[in-house]
Amino acid sequence: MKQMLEDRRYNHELADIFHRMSACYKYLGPQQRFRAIAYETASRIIDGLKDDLSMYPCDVKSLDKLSGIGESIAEKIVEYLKTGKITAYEQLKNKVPEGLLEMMDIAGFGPATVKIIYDKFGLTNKEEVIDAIEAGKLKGVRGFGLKKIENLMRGWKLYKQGQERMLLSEALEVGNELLSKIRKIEGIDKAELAGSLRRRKETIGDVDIVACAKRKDWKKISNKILKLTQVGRVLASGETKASFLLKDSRTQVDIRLVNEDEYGSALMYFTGSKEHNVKLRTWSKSKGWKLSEYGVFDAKTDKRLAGRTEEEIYKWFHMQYIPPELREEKGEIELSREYKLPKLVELDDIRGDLHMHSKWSDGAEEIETIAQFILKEFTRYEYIIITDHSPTERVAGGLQPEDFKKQFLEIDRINKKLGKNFIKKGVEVDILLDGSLDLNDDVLKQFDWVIASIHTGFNRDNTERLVKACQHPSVNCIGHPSGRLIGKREPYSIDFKILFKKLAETGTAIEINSQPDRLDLKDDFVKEAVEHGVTITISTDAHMLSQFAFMELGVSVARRGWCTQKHILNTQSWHSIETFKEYKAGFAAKESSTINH
DNA sequence: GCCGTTTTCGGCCCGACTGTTTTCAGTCG
Repeated sequence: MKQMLEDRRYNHELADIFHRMSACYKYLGPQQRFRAIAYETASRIIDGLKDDLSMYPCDVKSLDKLSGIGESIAEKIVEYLKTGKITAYEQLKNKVPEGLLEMMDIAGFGPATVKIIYDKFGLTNKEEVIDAIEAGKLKGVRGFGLKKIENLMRGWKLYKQGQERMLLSEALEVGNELLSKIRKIEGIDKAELAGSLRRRKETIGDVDIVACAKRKDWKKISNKILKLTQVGRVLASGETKASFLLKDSRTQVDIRLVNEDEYGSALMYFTGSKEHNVKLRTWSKSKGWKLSEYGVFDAKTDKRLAGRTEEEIYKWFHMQYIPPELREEKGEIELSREYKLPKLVELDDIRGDLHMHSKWSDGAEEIETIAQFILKEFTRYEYIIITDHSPTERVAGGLQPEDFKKQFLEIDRINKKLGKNFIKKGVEVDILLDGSLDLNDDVLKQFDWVIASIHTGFNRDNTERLVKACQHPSVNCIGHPSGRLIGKREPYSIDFKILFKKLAETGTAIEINSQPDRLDLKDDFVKEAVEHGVTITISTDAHMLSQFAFMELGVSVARRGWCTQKHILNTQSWHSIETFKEYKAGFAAKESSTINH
């Protein structure tokens, strides 16, 4: 296993090197730009690779088969796997000011700008560059007017403040509030969130909105938007496009006004992803069409063919509608041409929540309050499972076995009052450092649902711990599997391939935890898990009533992970969940009889 | 450097906005 973990690093290292090589070529000028794009593509492909590169046959011919990787880059991969370096990269570094390359990640600093700065002043790191700009040394240099310099400093300031992105939940809140105000402006026919927000990425850089109105009203509407209370500094405002920063944050908002017959193409363009757009445009060009934010046109005659709605455009292309969550250039375009895209799970498919905490441990509410709230607000739910913490979680008020007994009586009492077996008895049990659980089997057997989670030992490889938990006969699900907190704590190391195999084999489910800073399991791994035949649950891990609404976020992750309704356990009836549990029980019995022989 | 129902050369998505320009290059998404 150690060997595998070391090998896994190669993908990241190589993706990083190719990214840097791309930056070098960008710097070397426009005549190298296609080479730069090729390296950037290779970097992205390798980063998104499901398997370790070391698991591919280590020869040029096999690697060349990967789309986006040709003979030349394949040779470099082989060289790296064999020698640990790439000669071409070592040589390339000598031709560029290596310390300045990452400046191209700062808004306003493109390759041309960086090159002029280096050629004129010979500075070698970004701090020197900023000092020079602040000292006014760039004044009078051709191409560097007052505004350009101001723009560069603004980019630097944003860069320094941290490139951290907003959580999806925060962006949704900000975006929806703005959207509802924009929709109310006179003359706006319709408006929609676009960009990574519409694709429901786990973190969001800026908020994009596309709005539809008659051209004659654009000026008036644009002015009204820029006067909304949320608007801070205006960054750009042209005829069709406005960008501004929100007053109370660093959030940038881009708004695009379009005509009715362009609405679909504009929404499509603004939703992205960039890679998806490029692929779609390239393909449509090969068919003799031109796709832009204004619509689909005949390449020769410029005749408008489609654009009013996204559906109309896909129909024109003879493609299945691609939900925004799938538009990441991960094979969705090819499948859509064959009408083979999965029908993604929806929020309305969810029939229950399998992970939540009550006042008995670290939740805020009594069980009865929770049940009444859910029955009123989530009328589709047929069951909820109270899963308070086990003894080890002292800070979180973990319960002792005798406490659970009392809790069972309380749940029985409320169910009786409700007249149905709505509340199920569960637990979020701790996986200890050695992979054992902190409640014994006799206790665990009594629960309707057992989630096993890791709450300690984040700085080690936790594959074995999780595998051991899967093998436990009472464990039904692994909770927040990677332990990450977005922007705060890195996920601990897990060999997901091993884990997924074990989950599928033992009939153990894996959770998509919907807490905004967890969203754990993450989208790419969800897709991989499903491909391994692993059953997925989507749960809120709610600690207070307002958090039950997080289910929407978890469903987004599942959609980005290509999940259909049938992949998600809690879109099923409780009876089906019982059946799922029986498989595990059967597996466990078989295992133990094998051992006894 | 990659790719191919325009397949081994000659393309490579497309358009808006900005700034500093007299016609366009750079940057962005």
